Amino acid sequence: MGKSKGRQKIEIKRIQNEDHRQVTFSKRRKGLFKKASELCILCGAETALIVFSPAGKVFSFGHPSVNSVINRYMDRSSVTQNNDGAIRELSRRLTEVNEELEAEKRKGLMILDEVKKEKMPQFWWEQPIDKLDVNDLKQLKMAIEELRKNAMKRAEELMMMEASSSSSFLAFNPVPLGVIPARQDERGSTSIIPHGFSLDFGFGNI
Amino acid sequence: MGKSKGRQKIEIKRIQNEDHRQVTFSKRRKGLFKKASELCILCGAETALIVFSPAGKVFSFGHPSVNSVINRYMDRSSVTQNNDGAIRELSRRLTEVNEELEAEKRKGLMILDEVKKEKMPQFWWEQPIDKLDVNDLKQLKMAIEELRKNAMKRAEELMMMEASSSSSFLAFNPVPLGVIPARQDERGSTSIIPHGFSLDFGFGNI
DNA sequence: TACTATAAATAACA
DNA sequence: TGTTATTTATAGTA
Repeated sequence: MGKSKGRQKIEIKRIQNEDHRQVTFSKRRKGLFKKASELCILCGAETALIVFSPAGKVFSFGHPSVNSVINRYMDRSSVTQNNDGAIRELSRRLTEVNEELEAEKRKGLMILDEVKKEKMPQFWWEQPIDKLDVNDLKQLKMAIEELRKNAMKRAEELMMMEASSSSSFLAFNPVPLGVIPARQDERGSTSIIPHGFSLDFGFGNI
Repeated sequence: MGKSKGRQKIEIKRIQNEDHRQVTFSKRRKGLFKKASELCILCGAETALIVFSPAGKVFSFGHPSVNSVINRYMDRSSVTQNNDGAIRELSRRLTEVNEELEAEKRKGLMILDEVKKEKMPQFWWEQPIDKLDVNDLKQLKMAIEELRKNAMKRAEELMMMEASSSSSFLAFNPVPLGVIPARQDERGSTSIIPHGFSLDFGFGNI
């Protein structure tokens, strides 16, 4: 039987060899926990010892318990009692707040739809006029002037599309939806809509 | 000089003599912390060690820190460990969820404001017309016809108010905002607005 | 793992 | 506290 060199002095630095390190960890961990335990028994100390191995495994020792020592260590913590009632209360409130949160999230998602669908009619111009005052009517007047220009412009765009695209939806009908033959324009139209069509908005000629 | 008996084997049980116990505590505590430290350096372990002396003095060691190791320990054990950890975890989550809830509420309010402000310009008729198609334009035509009637009606209401109320805002000015003298109506107005005023919307006479 | 030779820790004492 | 005689822990090896 070969002789052991026995225990040798080692430098306290990280052990590079992984197997060696793992073995040393096991041995020393065992000794550490034993000494922690002995200190508690011999001297009546309260001790908590938590060790994570390099591999992530956890080992712990506590007297009287790991948690009681930790709580005592963080002694300004208000939650030092082992109180089942407190746990129940916290759980209840957590459930409540969670439900509230879910409701709030749903509400948030629905706000957009609500505002769109409930507050906005199908078309934006379908709005009540009852609430307008004289100021509003004045602005409405100017707005409708602008509106007429824009509608004209838009109609021209649509006509241009019809004129340039054979696959346009307008190509199937020379008098499509909403477009009716222009009346005789007394003042001379500035429209560039081709084919002699124009939009009649019922406010006189354009 | 008298001879020491040297180290003697001792039984692991509470040391009764108080001085003796105090000395042993100091010596063993020092050894324990040294070994804990060495374990960390040699093997890369993460360790937390907390010791309360019988007198209530606290000593602690942690690598990388006491708190980091405790947190790591709590996170993995909060579900299965006893009350203290559970309470701590529940409190933490309750705080989290509460913060999330507050954020969600704020977000909901912001969405509401945004939608209101973005969807509703100062006046509802100030809307883009670019997105309209031929169908929309047809409906817009009809809507504007309706609009004209309503605007007329509204204007008449306002005129009636002026005629019957001396405290009306219109009473201070015979040609108030937005109300301008009617042009000569070639076709004969159907308006019942008194005083010969009418609203001119720029679409020919009404 | 188990075994030793040896380093480290420490009980008793000063 | 410091010293010393021992016990205990453990590094290296099988």
